[in-house]
Amino acid sequence: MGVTESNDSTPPPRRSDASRAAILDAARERFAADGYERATIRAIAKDAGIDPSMVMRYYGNKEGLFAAAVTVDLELPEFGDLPPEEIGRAVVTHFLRMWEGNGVLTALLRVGATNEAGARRMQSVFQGQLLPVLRKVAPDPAEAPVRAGLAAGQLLGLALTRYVLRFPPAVELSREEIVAWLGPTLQRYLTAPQP
Amino acid sequence: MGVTESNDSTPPPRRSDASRAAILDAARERFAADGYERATIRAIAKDAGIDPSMVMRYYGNKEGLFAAAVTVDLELPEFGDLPPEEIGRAVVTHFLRMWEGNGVLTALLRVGATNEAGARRMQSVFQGQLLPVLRKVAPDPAEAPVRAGLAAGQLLGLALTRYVLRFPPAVELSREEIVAWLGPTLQRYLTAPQP
DNA sequence: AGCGTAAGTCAACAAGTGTTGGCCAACAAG
DNA sequence: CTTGTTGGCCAACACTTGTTGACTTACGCT
Repeated sequence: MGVTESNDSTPPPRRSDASRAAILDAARERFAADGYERATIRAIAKDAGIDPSMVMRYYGNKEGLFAAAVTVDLELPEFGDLPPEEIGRAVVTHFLRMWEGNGVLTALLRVGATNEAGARRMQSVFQGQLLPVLRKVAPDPAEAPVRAGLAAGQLLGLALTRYVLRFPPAVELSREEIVAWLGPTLQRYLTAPQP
Repeated sequence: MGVTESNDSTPPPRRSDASRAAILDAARERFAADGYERATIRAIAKDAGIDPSMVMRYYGNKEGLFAAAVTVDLELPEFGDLPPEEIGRAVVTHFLRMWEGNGVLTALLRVGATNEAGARRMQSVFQGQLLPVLRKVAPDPAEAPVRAGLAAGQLLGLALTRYVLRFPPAVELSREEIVAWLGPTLQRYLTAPQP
């Protein structure tokens, strides 16, 4: 065994990789624009220029497609490297860039609001990525969950009003203004003594 | 004309008012729990113990039902009556009580995240109720939209993490703790000088 | 009483959904 | 070339959705 292929970390390339990627791209867009229920497999397949049955074959069912298409990596750096008083602004800046990078986060937010599996996945991102990083900047690690929860609330609220609900004032703010307004808030949630 | 009924502000009572109210209650619950698409007319009618066709006759179509069921009144008081430095905490306290009063706000938030009409309705609540009240407490009325947008973002973010996504830290916070944490944030967004 | 209108029931339609299986062409390996 | 495997398309199934219309029952009036 192991004759035809060395055991790389990446799976062997398949002839259908292009189609698979096209499907995932289309799925991300549709989930971000329509949410889980209204993003139909037929529409996604049509966007990708591929038959709906292929989506089923590649990803099993709609939930499998969602799981494959919406994988989130917040790419959180180690905030411990920079001056403690700049953590708040750095977090906001990082999240803004992440959110505007592609539609994954908007898709996850839209789906999480109405779909149980989507909500669970948001929770796992929160617990698996945000919380561990913020644990290191919190004064007392025991308070980290509360602080991370407050930070997530503020950041998700901004994303909701700006990218999903599109409230005009939230849309029209520049990234710099957002950092200036939310930076101190995050700074306090993450580092200030409990009120 | 005007023989059988005096021209009160309330419409004449109908024999079907009980059924209509039961439908609206069931609709609110379903919209809050499932969002717009997954809240089916059949399920709502079943909850209300009424035939689905009656829902159509009373409210025209699903959008009409949603419009009739989800009417939001934030019941915002005049915050100008109290000491200026307590506005932040007062706003947070009021919103917490509103949100836990009934499921209307959760329904609106869930629907607004995936439904265009729902998002528009949230915007109209923002512009028609929140903004006018906050205009009076903002240092400069011209800044009111931005300040109200920031406040809405923080408040909706809390509601999202606490009532929709149910992040454990956000759920476990007591109302007093939330007021203590978010009060200063709202205070700053509403009254502090632009950063 | 009788009559008109409202309330309610039942069955069905048309459209759209996720999902499945059969069939054919293109490719890779022997 | 022959064979097995993969990628792809087509048609269909079983089900659910919003919505409609015909029919029956109950009520309020004169």
